[in-house]
Amino acid sequence: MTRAEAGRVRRPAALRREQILSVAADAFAVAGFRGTSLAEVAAKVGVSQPGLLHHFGSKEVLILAVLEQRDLADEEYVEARLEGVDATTRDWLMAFCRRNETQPGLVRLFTVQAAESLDPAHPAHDFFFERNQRVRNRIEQLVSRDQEKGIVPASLDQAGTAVELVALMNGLQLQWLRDPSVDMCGIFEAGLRRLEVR
Amino acid sequence: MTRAEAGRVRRPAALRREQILSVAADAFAVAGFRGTSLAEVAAKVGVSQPGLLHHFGSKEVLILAVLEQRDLADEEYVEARLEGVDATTRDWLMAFCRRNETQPGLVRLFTVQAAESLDPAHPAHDFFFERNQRVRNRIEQLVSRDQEKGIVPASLDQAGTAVELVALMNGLQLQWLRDPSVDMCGIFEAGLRRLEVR
DNA sequence: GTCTATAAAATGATAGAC
DNA sequence: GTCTATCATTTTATAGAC
Repeated sequence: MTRAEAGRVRRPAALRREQILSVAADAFAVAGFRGTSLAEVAAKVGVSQPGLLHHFGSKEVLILAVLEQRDLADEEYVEARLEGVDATTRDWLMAFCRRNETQPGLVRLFTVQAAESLDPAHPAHDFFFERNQRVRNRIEQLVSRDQEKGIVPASLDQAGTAVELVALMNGLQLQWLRDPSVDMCGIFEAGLRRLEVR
Repeated sequence: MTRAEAGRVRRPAALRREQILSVAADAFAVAGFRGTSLAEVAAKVGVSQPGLLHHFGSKEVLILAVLEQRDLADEEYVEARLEGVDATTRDWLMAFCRRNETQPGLVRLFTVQAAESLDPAHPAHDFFFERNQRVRNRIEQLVSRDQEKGIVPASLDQAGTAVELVALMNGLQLQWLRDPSVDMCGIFEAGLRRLEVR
């Protein structure tokens, strides 16, 4: 690095943090946690590597901040869109799917991190275990409510259905990321129809 | 490393290669390509790191050798088991699923590498793209043959079905690796039944 | 076939000035 | 809030002896 880059623009901490989270999310999505260096993220943000660590104390803190922030923002978006609309299981899941279709970067972040974090030594190992349970529970509740309404067969096993739907969605995301010609939402919707989840 | 480890046992190249492939497969399965160091693999094999590179010229060569060898061995196993048995789509897929249930290490290797290799810079990027197409084509053929036999609805879209089944399988593997209490084969079989793939 | 030695580069993190 | 300087490690790969 040359002298030319010294004395960079000073920004409010909150703004800088947002900026770092954004760049880091893209980097972790492409190269994973281990394949991403702090220096690379710092360079793209336009600060030095110690400058980055001033805002996030360590690489572990950074990845967790990225995942939690992105997860929260996304959930809020979908919940807001369906607020008041007594949404069915299908409404809720398809809203997520369509939203995902517009955000390959986000999908990639979670797909790559979900696999990488299978390692108990990965900083987000517990995060993904809990996240998976949370999502499954949410789907079980939705299915249960739809069964009470009589729009989904009472015979359907809630827990098994939740696992199956999450699996289908995750698997479709992986194939779609590898080959964008895959009709992620179309195939997911067909799967829902076959389950008679409407 | 101390002097005590010098002058290690000399082995036939073929044997040493097998040994390295085995240890490397486990390491890449746990920590991924980028999270695994050659030194770590070498140590577990019981050779020096340059000793390892004598057999596989680089880390890239090693990961590709691991994936190709494991993929081939597994496919051969299932094909051999179903040889002569005019196997249906269901037979073939369930044979793989049950086989996988006994080999979490292998499943993990491919699950982790499949995600990590989404990065075009990953050495196995093309490998996984082609592998996915190969698997999908194989399933399309099986479904097509079952449709001719009349045991699978002619209305079923072959390409879409292949994508859906691969997605379901991959997604179930991910959840099963994270939480072994997930009934991977049971849920997959239920999915097949709903597709009327028998 | 295996080793020691070493190069050459990259990485995460800390200390301290401004 | 940001930087320079620097440390301590780690990592892939090569050279050359046995």
